[in-house]
Amino acid sequence: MSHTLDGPAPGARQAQKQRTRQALLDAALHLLAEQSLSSLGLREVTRAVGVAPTAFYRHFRDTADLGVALVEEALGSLHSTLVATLAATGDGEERITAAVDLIVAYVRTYPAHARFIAREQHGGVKQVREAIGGQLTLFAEEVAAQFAKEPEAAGWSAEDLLMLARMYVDHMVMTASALLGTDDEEPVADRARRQLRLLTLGRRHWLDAPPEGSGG
Amino acid sequence: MSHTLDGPAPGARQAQKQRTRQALLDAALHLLAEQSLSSLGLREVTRAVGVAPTAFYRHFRDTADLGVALVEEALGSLHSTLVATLAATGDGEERITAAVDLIVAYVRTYPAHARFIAREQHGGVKQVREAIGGQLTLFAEEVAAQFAKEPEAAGWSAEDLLMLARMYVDHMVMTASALLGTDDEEPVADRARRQLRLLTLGRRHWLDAPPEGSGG
DNA sequence: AATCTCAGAGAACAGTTGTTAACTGCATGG
DNA sequence: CCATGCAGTTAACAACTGTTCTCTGAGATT
Repeated sequence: MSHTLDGPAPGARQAQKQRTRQALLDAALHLLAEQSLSSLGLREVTRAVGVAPTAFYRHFRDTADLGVALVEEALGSLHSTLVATLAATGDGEERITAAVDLIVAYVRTYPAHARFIAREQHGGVKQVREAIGGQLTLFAEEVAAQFAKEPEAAGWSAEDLLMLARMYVDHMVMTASALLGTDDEEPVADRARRQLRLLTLGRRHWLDAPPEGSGG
Repeated sequence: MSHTLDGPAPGARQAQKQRTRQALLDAALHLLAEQSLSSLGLREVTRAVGVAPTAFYRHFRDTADLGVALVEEALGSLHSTLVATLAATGDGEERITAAVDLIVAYVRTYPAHARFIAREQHGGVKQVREAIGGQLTLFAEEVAAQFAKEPEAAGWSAEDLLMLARMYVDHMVMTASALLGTDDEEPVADRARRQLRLLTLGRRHWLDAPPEGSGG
């Protein structure tokens, strides 16, 4: 039987197919610099690659399907990097620096991917919105799991930890978007660090007061 | 001379023109529930209104121009409401409740406007992105100006106040977007309040430590 | 060596798009 | 009361869209 489903012989023809597929993804990403996915046309993409319009169907059902693939390409490999960065730092200034540096490096290396995520996070294509939402929720859960291991998390409820993690993740996306909108990235990075310091301060004093009205 | 430029006689025909213009805006907003502005067609809008395609040009240069008008419609009247809400509350739990209630009410009353702003904030049409960015920056400046009047702002630099204000404004947009993505709004509102509490805590302890490395 | 598979090409389709031009008719200002 | 302005109409245009069907030719399989 075909156990060829997850690891087929990397035949010389499968390779060419994936090269075309990648070319379609690259071209789409490039075209999405100046429009939204919901206005990206299939012919537009194939024209940019130099293949026939019908070739598109060999790889994607429609442009929404291509968009979902782009989400995976943009965020898939980021999980391990982010978790590793958090694990290597404590809850302090070094973590703030490392986190901002991570975003700056990502935006510099993959600006088109970053723009795509920021744009389509609330974009007009439901499938893609949900794919990005799912990935960001996953990020938040991973960050929360890392936080839970740290001494500062003592006394925190799982719900509050997840809320905190979501704020960090959302802040990363917003910082990425802000970086894309400027050519002088230092002020943006600086502001992002100050905002993270504020979040850190909030985290440290979260348990100072009782969570609900206890008559004070 | 024509001093008719800012306040013409509200002729019975000017009224009809603005009715058509408003119908175009309404139809566009409705169509934008399931797509982005960059894919919104001029004919699509006029068809929904029941008017000839060419009538569009009597009101807007193109759909991007219409988008800019939508930004004004969505956010223009919100400035006074927001400032009033902040001015009527101190830096405490009541302000948090009032702010979240304000967003919830806005999203419930004008869901299409809220969706439009969240979607096009990072969308594919530069003119509209910049219009929204300008409005949000204005919001942040107004919030910062209100903060500056309060005793808790003593010792804060103008830059830090603006950074704090931006976090509040960005948080409002994100909360609005989260509310739109769910039909059970109470958990979202609750999370938003907890996040605001965290920001408030961060604000209160901002001056506890020196702003830059002083050896410690 | 003969066969099969399948990525991509080609042509054609019905429908859509933005934009121009010339028009109609009504509310308005002199 | 007549002439003008102008919101909206009608018709036509070249260009573009997604999708279907048919075909080709080179890798893979036997």
